[in-house]
Amino acid sequence: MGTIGRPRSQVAHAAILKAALRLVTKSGFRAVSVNDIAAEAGVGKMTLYRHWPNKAAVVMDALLALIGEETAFPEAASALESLQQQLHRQVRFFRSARGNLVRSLVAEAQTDRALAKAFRERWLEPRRQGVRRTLECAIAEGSLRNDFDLDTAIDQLYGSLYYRLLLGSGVMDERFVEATLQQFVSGHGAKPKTRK
Amino acid sequence: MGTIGRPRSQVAHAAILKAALRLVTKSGFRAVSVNDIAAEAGVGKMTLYRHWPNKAAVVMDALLALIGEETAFPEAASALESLQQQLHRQVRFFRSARGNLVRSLVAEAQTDRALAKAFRERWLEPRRQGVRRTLECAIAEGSLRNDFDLDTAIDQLYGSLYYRLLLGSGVMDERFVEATLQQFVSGHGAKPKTRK
DNA sequence: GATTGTACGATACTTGCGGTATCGTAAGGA
DNA sequence: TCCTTACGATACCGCAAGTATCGTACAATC
Repeated sequence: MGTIGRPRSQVAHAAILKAALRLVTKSGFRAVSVNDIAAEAGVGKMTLYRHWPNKAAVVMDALLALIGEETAFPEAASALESLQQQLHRQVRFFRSARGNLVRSLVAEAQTDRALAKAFRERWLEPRRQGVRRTLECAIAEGSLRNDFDLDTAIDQLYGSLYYRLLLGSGVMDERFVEATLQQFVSGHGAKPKTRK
Repeated sequence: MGTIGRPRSQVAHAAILKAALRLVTKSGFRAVSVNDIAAEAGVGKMTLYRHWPNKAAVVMDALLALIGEETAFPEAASALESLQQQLHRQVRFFRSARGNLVRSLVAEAQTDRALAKAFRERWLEPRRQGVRRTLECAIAEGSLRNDFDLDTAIDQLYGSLYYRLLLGSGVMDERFVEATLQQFVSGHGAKPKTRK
């Protein structure tokens, strides 16, 4: 199974990802050319195209490979509190320069089916899994009802965040998160005092 | 006062809008070139650029000029029913080929500040006004509380729709509308039986 | 340690599109 | 009739995505 020929440079691979992340985060997807990324990485353009099929694929990988726990669910006293803290993290992430990355990829995905698929499967779905688990915990803890569709609920929770990211006038503050969460809980929360 | 020189051709203007709507609706924004639009309209490319600054502006105008009452609020017995019917209309509109138009413009707006402004002011805001009026009616009718922020509520209502339009696996059915509306009402609805 | 096969960086090239410039012609108000 | 501007057509420019090619640098195999 010994590989023949010169092996691919992991150094070049990593340098390209890092360069793409830096440039696109700073200037946006359209403003950065493939030449720019290759030059910033100190790499030939052909090396980039040997590792990825196109620019969007590079940026997608850069988002996934070099983003840490910015959108993870922290430990908390209750599932609802964990959800609350994650929502704040997500909003902070969107509001940061990294938000450009997500916006760029969503935009590009509108005309690139492969990218759209990758974005759903590799970015959205893992995060939705996290939300799903947390909601199930909240249900088990008795703080949410158990008669609603999880995926629809997730769309309602995060849809408004993405809406403001992509279309909003820019106001993605903590108050918005609290209002959204409160609205969510008042709709899906268990009502212990009410019978039937 | 009297215009001098040859007047602009309203025929060419309308033909360009119609061609842009047709082509972009069918094939998507990126797949259609300015040459395509001009050719389809039977017009020189320069005429197009004399009437609009760029491709995105043409498509934006096409969306506004040639779309009718597809997303209007119908008369109904109550404000909430009118809202419900409009949500169904909106979903049907998004699901139709016209959805491509909106998706294209949102995508383009991510890197075109002028278009983003135009999209917000000319497409989103008028529709939000309609929602706002309807929600105020519903409050006046006593079927919604009056202690919530209208704009946040609208984001929560329509955010999930745009989320599915832009990122969803395509499932934008009637059940989704009903679930979203129900969630909205359970959060913002007046609770006549409950005191304090 | 020579051979072999592939990746490497560099660079020239192709293609296609957005947008501009130019040209002779058409249209209408003055 | 004259004057000014828009018209359709077409050539052109600039730029970026993606391809092709070249001599070189590796590392496994012989």
